[in-house]
Amino acid sequence: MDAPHNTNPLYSMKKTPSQARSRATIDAILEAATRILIQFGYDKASTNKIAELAGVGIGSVYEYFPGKEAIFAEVRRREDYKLFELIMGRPEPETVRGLLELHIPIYLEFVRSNLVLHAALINDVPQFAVGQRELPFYRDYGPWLIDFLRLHQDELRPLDNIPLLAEFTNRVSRATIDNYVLHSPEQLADPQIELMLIDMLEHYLLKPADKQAMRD
Amino acid sequence: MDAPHNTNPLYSMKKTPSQARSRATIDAILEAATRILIQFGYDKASTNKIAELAGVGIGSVYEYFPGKEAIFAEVRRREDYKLFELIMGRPEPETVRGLLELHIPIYLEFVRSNLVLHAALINDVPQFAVGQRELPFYRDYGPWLIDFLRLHQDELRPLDNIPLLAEFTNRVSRATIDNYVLHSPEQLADPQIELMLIDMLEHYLLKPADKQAMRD
DNA sequence: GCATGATACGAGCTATCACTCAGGTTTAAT
DNA sequence: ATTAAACCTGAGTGATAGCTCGTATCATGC
Repeated sequence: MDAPHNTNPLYSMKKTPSQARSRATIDAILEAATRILIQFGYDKASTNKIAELAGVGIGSVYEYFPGKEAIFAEVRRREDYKLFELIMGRPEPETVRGLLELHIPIYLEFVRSNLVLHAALINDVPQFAVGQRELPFYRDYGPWLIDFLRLHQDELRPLDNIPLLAEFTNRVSRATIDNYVLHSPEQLADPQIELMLIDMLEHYLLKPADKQAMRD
Repeated sequence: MDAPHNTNPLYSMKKTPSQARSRATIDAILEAATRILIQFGYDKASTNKIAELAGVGIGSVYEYFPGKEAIFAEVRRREDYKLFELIMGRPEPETVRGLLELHIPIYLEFVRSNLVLHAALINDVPQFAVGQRELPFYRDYGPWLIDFLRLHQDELRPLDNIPLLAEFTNRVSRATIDNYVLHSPEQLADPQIELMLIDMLEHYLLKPADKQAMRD
């Protein structure tokens, strides 16, 4: 359940709690923060309001988080970790095409399942010093994808620099979907989007022969 | 020079100035706002600081802009209009491949030319009620692209729904580049990125035959 | 049972900031 | 020269919000 913690003291939690009581307090704070983020957005999510909804004193908030930003950094980290577990909880695909057809729908479903929250996390909540790359998904999925593509290199068009390619395709998927979340959330319901995205990456990555073979 | 104005009274300018003096005031405000946005970010860009750097009274700011958000909405609008003019100032490409090879580098160069400003506009500055779609680039380039693709339909793979396709490719380009701006600006210098993006869209859009024909 | 650290509390401090307003100055038309 | 409208000013206001700190309660080891 626990996502790995960040090391930057400004954006990570202050103490690691030892009693169950305080763990409940922390969870209440994070849940309240999430609810308020969804309902009011980051700017209007004051620490006092969070404490009130969580049913804890404002002092308790600052007992565990060095500041407002750290609260939302933790919300983001836990959300990111959920995605990581969703992806890694599935059996490893047997082909590159299988990879695209599995992981892209998972991420789409993930953002669709709580559109407002993810829109806020993408756009409202500052990224602080800790970038996307330090989060579990980016940190661990990246290397995993490189290995996967190397292993299935025979399916790919002749493309050198697999690491760069892995990062690029990962980024294109994520950036495109995030862009829909922010600017055209209504279109996310359209299954065409999913198809086009998968289709595009497939045409780019795979050998024409493989594309043919997989068609039926 | 003038970008078309938004109609929402909350995010558009209050008065249209009639004297040259006031036009200079407005420009000074917008330039100061831009400089402060670059140096301090949106949150720390207070209206008082903007007025001070612009060398005008804070009252003058509210003479022309209904609020802080409207100032930055105008900054964004003018920036967006610059991109629109960059794209439309070029001769119309003769092929789809020519389109990709022209417009993607233009947008890349555009964001590279002032990375911090564009990162702030993408991420810091709220999008308000007025979405990306009301800005000149999205509003006018979208339809233009649809017409262009229709005109060059013989170069494309058999793909129905050209409007959706136009919007999709446009979005993929923009989203991917914006993602690099925000999360890996250092990689924007790498010419590989440009190549991969063009190559990917080309493989997706064009007939294999055309791809072959264009190779040498 | 006692002591010590962990946990919880919340009134209030400090600082910031978007914005108003009442009055001054400049411009341009008559 | 007169006047009305356009333009400009900046001290002050009201509201908000992040955070501190002195105090109180609870849990646990001995």
